[in-house]
Amino acid sequence: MESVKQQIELILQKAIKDLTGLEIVPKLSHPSNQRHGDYSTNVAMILFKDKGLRIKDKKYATILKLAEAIVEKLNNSSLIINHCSQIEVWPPGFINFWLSRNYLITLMIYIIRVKEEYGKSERLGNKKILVEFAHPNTHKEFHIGHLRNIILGESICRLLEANGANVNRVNYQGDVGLHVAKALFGLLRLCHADQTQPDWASQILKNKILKRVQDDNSYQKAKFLGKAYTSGSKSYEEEKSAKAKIIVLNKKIYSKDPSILPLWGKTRQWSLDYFDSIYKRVGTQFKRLYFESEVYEAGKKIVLSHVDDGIFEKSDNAIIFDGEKFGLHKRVFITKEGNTTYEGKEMGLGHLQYKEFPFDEVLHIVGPEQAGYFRVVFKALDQIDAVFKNKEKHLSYGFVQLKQGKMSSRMGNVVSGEWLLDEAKLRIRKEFKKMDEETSEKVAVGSVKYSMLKFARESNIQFSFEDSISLEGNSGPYLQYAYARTQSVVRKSEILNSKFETNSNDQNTKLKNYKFEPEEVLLLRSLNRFQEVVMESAETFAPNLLCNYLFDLSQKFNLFYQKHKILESENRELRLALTMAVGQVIKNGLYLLGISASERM
RNA sequence: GCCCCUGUAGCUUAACGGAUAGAGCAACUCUCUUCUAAAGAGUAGGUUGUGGGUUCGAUUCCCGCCAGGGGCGCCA
Repeated sequence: MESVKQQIELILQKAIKDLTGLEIVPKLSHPSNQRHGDYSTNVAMILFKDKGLRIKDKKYATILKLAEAIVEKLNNSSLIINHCSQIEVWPPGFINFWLSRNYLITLMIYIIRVKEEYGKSERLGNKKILVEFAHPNTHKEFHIGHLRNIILGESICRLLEANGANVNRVNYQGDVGLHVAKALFGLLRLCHADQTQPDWASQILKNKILKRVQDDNSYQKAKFLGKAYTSGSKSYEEEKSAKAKIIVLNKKIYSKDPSILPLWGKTRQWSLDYFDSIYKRVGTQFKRLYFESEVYEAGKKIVLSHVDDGIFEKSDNAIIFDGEKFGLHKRVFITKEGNTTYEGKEMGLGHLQYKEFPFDEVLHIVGPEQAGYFRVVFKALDQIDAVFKNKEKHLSYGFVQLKQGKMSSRMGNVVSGEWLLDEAKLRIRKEFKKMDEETSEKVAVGSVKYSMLKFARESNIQFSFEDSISLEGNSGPYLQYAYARTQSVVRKSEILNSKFETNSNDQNTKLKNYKFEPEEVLLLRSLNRFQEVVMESAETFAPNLLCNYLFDLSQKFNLFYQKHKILESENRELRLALTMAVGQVIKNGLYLLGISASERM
């Protein structure tokens, strides 16, 4: 179903052309106040000002006169007559449209019939989009910043899919580099191993502390690694000799030195197993896990092969890309130690990704601190191969900041993602003792997800458990609860044997003759907006718009529910149908946020 | 020093250049014999950091200033 908004826009465009001979693409928007109708356009004011109509044509002496002339033209269209019950002109020159009851009821029945299809469109025309997100580094903690990333990434993927894109989810993880060297060095300290022994790494593997961790669950293993990383980082910063040793260790990791390969492999796997359990818990599945360890050699080769043609250059024994030629800045791609940096690795990654998933676009969902880095890296990729031009995109999102102090895994004060999910669940179980295990997990994950998605993507989240993970008001559980209410009504109606049949003509004619309550009309009008919100959220990668919409819809439903009886009412058919349609839209919307809706709570 | 981002009610925040700046927490009043009160109704709370400019119209765009955050060659 094409949205009624687009249809009206087209007719409006044609009407304006007929009337004035001017080509303009008019846009309808939703008035913030319901009083001004379902759609509104400022096109008359734009025509008047930008196109200089007042000078050209004296017929339209004022904006209002022009707007009235446009409305008169619109009233010749049968689509307008069928879909709109009223069009008004409002100072200083808005044209406001009201959708007709007939259209709204038809839409409601359509929603009930097509179920999870409502909201989907083909507007992205099977565009191949690679979405790269999550990127936790092995040997480090999976903190709430990663959690925001993965929650955001998953929702964006679902929104793009709902708009017809062909999406592949991938994850790129740092399993080599200085942070790994720091973690392994920290491990050495935590296990009190003797670093003077050439085979210290294999000694650690037999160490009893490590053996004990080996028997722990994956969360405990990950926590242990996190502790090692923090310890190693401190040594790196505070002890000169430790720093030198870590640098040597790093070089050994890059050269796949057999003396540390087994330890590296084992601890790396600990991290990956742990990450896997989180992906499962939040409902994300990656098509492909990329690792820095598999791209750094290719990256190095690519960089070196483009020194002669001048794309990269030698400087102070390192290989750099001179972004200053493009108004950017210089960056090191290969260090003087011969290690491939993050930048250099990306050259290998880009080519590998394009080979495996020939994409129209790749979205890197990464924090804002890397904006400058990505600009340089993308420019370098462009220079090497024009195929990357305008396809690589950095989708930035804000930090998750602790109210008191900064979160840093280097300093060891991080809130882990797992802890947050568990804590949310604990509180839910405490408050709602009768709730079963499965539902409380859904509600916990939903509350955490919603709390991260309701903010604008780019804004930082000031995190504190009390404020952030709310279970009431504008929260995940509020939406889930509204959905559970709709389903409760539907269940009761089945017991009373008063099912709503979408193909019953009697019923449908009856619906159109009802006298509507204001709360019912507001709900009907709101249902229409869903398809547009899904489009807009995908277009601007902004799940928060969908959150706002769903919260608003749920509020309207709760008000309706409070004020009116559904099943014991003369308007039972309408109200039941409305309840079903609202439930369906909330469910579809929650799915796009990555939140599952429970039938009961 | 240069570059980028942010500043809205006590707190957390929303608002394609639109109409009376909209919510949620927290505070204070009310509403369960009812299809789930995890809800609903109401009261109070704002010079949208600040000073200019563009516009019929600015939280939104432009410039200055103030405050906070991030980045700027061997980390990722």
